Amino acid sequence: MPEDRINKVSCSNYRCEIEITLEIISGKWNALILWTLGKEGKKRFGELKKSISGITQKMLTQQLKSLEKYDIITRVAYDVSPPIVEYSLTEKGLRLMPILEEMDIWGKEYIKDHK
Amino acid sequence: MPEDRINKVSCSNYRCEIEITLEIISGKWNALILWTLGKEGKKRFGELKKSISGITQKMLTQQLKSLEKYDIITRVAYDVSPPIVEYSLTEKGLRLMPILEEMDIWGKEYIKDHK
DNA sequence: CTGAATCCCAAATGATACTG
DNA sequence: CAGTATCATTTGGGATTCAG
Repeated sequence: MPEDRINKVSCSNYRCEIEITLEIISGKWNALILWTLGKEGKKRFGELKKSISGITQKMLTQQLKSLEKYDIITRVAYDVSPPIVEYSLTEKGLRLMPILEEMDIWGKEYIKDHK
Repeated sequence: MPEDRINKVSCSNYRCEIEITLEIISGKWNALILWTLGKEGKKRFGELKKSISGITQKMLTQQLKSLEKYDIITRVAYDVSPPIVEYSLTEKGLRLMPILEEMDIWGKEYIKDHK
């Protein structure tokens, strides 16, 4: 375990701040979840699951939890039966959107050039 | 296809173009490699290895290859002994820099808010 | 409806030794 | 110097089942 090799935000020991951002939005579904919440606004768990084709319940739960920990999304649970849980972007999450927009644009151009 | 990944962009269907961009710049060292090349310009293999603390030869080779396949960096090898190999950003790679800049800014703010 | 708990496999990364 | 090759380990993610 040679030296400075800790990626965790909580440890503040990283090689550059890009990695923090990357750590938060990478993962197979995170960007898509953020993109969906950013474009369509507040959504319930089941709605998200329907919007994001192919995702399993486990992965959705897992990545939502991760995003919530990072304070990128907010989870609001209404104590009713059957339960209602709504997710939305936080202030930090909203400030992530311009980056996703640019990544979207870059990706579109990249595809265009490769045809 | 472990390790030496094929260029999936040409054959995969994506759910959104953000994922293409993410596929290219994620991976444990890719962003750092791009950032270094973007900030410091053309670099030799060994210089990169020294600049990026903690990376192994294998990972550097591997991710450089991946980035080259994606046409994000250019590899120029001079046939001398001992060999000289220089890496630099392509046009596409350069157009990735603004995104990395924004991720850097976002990350710095994120850290600041979490202290 | 939302989500926790397991089990399992594939993929990513790391350690180390070797080479033209 | 700039890589390969091989093996070991860690991590990420999918399928399935259970639960409040």
